[in-house]
Amino acid sequence: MLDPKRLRSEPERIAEQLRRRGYHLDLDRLRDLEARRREVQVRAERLQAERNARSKAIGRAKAAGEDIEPLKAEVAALGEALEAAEAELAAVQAELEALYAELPNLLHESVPDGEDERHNVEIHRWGEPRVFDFPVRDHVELGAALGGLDFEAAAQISGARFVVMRGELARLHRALIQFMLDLHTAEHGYQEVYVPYLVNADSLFGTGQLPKFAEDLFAVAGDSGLYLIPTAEVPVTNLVRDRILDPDALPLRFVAHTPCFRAEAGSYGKDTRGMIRQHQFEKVELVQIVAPEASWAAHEALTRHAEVVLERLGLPYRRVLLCAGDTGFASAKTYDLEVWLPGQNAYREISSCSHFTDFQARRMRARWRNPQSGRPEPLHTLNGSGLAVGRTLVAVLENYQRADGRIDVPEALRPYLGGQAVIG
RNA sequence: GGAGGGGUGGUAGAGCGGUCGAAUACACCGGUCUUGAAAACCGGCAGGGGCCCGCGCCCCUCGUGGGUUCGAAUCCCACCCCCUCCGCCA
Repeated sequence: MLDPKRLRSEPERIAEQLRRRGYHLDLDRLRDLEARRREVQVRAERLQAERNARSKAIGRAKAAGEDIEPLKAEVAALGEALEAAEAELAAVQAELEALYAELPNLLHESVPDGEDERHNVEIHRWGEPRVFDFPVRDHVELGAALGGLDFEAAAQISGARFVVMRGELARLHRALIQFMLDLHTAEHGYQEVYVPYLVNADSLFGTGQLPKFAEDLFAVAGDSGLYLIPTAEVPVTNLVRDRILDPDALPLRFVAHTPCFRAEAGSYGKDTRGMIRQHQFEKVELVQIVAPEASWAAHEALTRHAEVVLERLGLPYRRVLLCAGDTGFASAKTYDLEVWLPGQNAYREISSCSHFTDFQARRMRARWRNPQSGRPEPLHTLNGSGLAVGRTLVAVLENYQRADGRIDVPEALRPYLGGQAVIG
């Protein structure tokens, strides 16, 4: 949610900034709604004030023992006009709120122009893609040969875009999770949290998935009103919904491992092979809740925290700054980390680290008491994958494969596999 | 699932048809005192919104939504959530 006051005071500037993302803000409609809102609100509030004043007068008259019947008749006459004005106000406000709810966040000035991923800007690379002296296999072949990745079994149980993992690969997958959680809690100052995987619509509105992106979500059958989480961002960030935090409670740094569920509507035919794009996958998520003045530094720090995972695992990657058109709805600025996948001969996204400024905080009413002003003001929220576990497994398999089809275990993971150095 | 109790400001907790947006305490902010701090004392202090250049005025909010009433934190109905006990259960 953008600041409604700014939307009112400088709509042209905001429209211009939204245009960078290819979003067209209908200024005429906004101005028209705003004008109506103002007129109706002033009228409704005047009638309410009138009603309140007269009701109080009745109270006084009654206490003084006067006849209150004529006064009552007067107020009754107000009733109809008041009711109509209130209904009109509610309608205009609902329309305005619906408009506001669909506006994406403003982009940070450092975000480059551009329509789509072709215009993203590489910031830096780490590591050298390995040169193989044997034919490289992708994770699907490697997994099949090892007997650890079974897409057919998953299809029978559930359908496309699921996987069954077995034996050493299932264990490797779990080891990755443990490794990431330990790293972020022990070295990066995050508190581990365990959160619900089913959330209500208010939470999804708070982080920006609803109302606009309902088709990406799995809703639970029945009348619970619950949805499967598409990312831990939703339950974890909503920990501060409707709260006013003390400055000395900040920053909050949370790390959570959860499964993520995505309908992947609109991605038909994309990444259909292997476990790059699944309906269900595991992710270790980093979330920070910070004071606004600390937030840009926090974004850089959080992105580093995710990069460290790749570096400890010895996986070559690059950091990419998303351009205007590729930056997500709620984000002001996003870095993607792309890991090198020999099986695809390409860098593929494995982490997305976003700064939401006050956009989510406004939707969630997540505030802190700013000691400067003494008033509650919106916080800043950030998050990033640290990392997507399924894709990390893919990266380990493909980057550490041997000519015999077995997999070397990265040094950092060995303690989590009882010292084992090779899989297969 | 059954029975009972309860949801009020940053927190705890009074209020149970009109001058209550709300006692009191704690927390917090400012001041006095002090070399400084603590203590003590004095004062301030809910959130959201609107109008106005401003002083300021007004509206809404006591879990949510309806209803009764001239008037609702207070009465009625529904729903949600929390607690206690019983049953069932990983």
